[in-house]
Amino acid sequence: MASSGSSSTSSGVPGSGLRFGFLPFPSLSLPPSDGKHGLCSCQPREARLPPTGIVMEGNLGAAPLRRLHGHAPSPPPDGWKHAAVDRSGVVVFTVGPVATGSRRRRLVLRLSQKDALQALFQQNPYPGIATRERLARELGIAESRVQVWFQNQRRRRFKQSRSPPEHVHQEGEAGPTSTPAPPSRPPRPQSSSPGDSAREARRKRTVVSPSQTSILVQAFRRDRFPGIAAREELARQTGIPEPRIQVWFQNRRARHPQQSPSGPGGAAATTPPAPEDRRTPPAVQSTSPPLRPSPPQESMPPSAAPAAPFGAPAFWVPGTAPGVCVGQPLMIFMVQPSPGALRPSGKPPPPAQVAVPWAVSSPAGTALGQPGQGAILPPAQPEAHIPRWPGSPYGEGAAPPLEPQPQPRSLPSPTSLLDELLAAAGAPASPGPSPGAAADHGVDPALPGAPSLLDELLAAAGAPASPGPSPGPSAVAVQQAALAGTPSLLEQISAATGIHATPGPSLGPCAAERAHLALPGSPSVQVALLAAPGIPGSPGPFPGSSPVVAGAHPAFPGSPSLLEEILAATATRDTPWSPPGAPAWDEGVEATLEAPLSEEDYQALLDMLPGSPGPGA
DNA sequence: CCACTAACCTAATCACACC
DNA sequence: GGTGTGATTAGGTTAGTGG
Repeated sequence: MASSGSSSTSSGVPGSGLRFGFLPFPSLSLPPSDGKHGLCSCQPREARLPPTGIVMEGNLGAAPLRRLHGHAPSPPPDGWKHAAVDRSGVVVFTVGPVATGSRRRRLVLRLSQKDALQALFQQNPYPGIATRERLARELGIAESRVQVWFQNQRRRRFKQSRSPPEHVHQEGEAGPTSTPAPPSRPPRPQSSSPGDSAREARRKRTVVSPSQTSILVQAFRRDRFPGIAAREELARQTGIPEPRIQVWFQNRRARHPQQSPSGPGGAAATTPPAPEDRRTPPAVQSTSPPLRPSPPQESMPPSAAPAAPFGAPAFWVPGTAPGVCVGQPLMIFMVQPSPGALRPSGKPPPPAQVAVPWAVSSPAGTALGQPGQGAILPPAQPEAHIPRWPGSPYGEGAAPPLEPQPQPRSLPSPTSLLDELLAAAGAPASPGPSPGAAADHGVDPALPGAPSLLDELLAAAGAPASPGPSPGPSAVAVQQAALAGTPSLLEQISAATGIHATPGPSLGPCAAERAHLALPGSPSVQVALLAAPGIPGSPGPFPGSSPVVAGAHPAFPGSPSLLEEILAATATRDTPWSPPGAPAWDEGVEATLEAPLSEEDYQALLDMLPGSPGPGA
């Protein structure tokens, strides 16, 4: 394992620094040029790759995505996932750093956040959903980020301490328990021994309705490796939190191996994609894991989908030279697709739904309408994207969830820790359980009464942990104070930074930060942010659900609580929240869509491609 | 340039929902 | 009980940040 990736190259073409030996696009930062689309026939760097065209894809309202269209010799690993693949093997690559639509924006954890995470990690490297949720709220980050952090952390820790990977199975106890030293690999929590209640609960199983599944399946056919933007869009459409969407795709990929060989030769699609074919012998992919699934060659689903309801895969408008394509929520401008090659036979090119994709009815087509069923949160807007959907009830244009996520059952009490404290203090529960927040991560109910985390940490720190559900004086004091009207974290920040803080009960520190500090020029987004959460009329879509904002859950006005406690207990204290200048979410918030590629830009692009002959055309 | 680490992925497996 | 599928984990890799 330690093998540094180099050799394996798993991804791609060995030797070449490129993934797939494809275009190494450094980081295109083409100045957005307006309006005109230039024709272009982008010549893939590798000769073997047939020329295709360039595609620009943007996530409405979010950071623009630049992608390149081309035939992929093999599926790009990771980041370079393709999107919008059509049967002819055309693949869309992400280009450019900035807007890679593929990956979620990298979150930069603050010291205080890291400290808190570390502290908890010391106590329990395998926190359950409840703990993660709480920590996420306290830290103002999405639960999914907390989960990822723990995954990475475990790896780093265990790896460095190098305990024989073997003992996968532990010893007992859940955990945290005895774990004397962080280093040695703690028992893996897996098997739940009935007895030990220790095992913290998993996230509640997300129930995906048929209609939601349908949407996901279609998306899967188009792209097995959706980037963050696409996932967000799907989240919006389905009402399922983005992190769940991601997991869904992972599971789907694992269980529905790509069956068609990657041969770009469109015809190659020998194996029927059997859309729902139950399990296909993964004949292919053997050892090299990195070699991902072959390029989605999805041939039209045999039976399946009647002309994709909302948007076809990678379509290009045939007749038109500079075809403009509209992809689902993502808009895709395809500039001059290479004719011959493309065009799946069978699939009627989507009627030129052209241009202004964002102006087009959302994919879900018409799924508009019902704004929020209060219960669900429209999924997520991770880190920075806040796409606008015209006409959407959510601020600007968030497309309403196609269907309410069934998860309601899991969110009776959105506020774990807070409720806990309130209960202890005899106070009524938190005010506005914002619809979103908790839901996002399927917060689970299971924790209403869990004193665990706090006590755990306090105990570990030698603090007088409270015996029962009622927090001990020390801890509680702070908590209660906060609840009683002590300046919330948000307020503290506000005071410290001089930045106006929205008093609303719903905005957590993050949200506030984001809304006030990180949104320079996008009023619409700002509005959305501010309006969504606590505002009555607002369906309150994304806030909670948003990974990013998730933590800032409304229900948590921003009390210093957990974080404070953790830090205090661990003596690692640090400034709670960073100053205005460093919002972690700023950037992507740009709510504008990048303009299509102009000829100049195209030229520039080509020039940047080593080996590129230039705009042949 | 390089180390660190967040984000992603696969494969395996656990565990819940549903028949 | 069997099946389907969501959730989690270990481990590998990529790529953004910051020194």
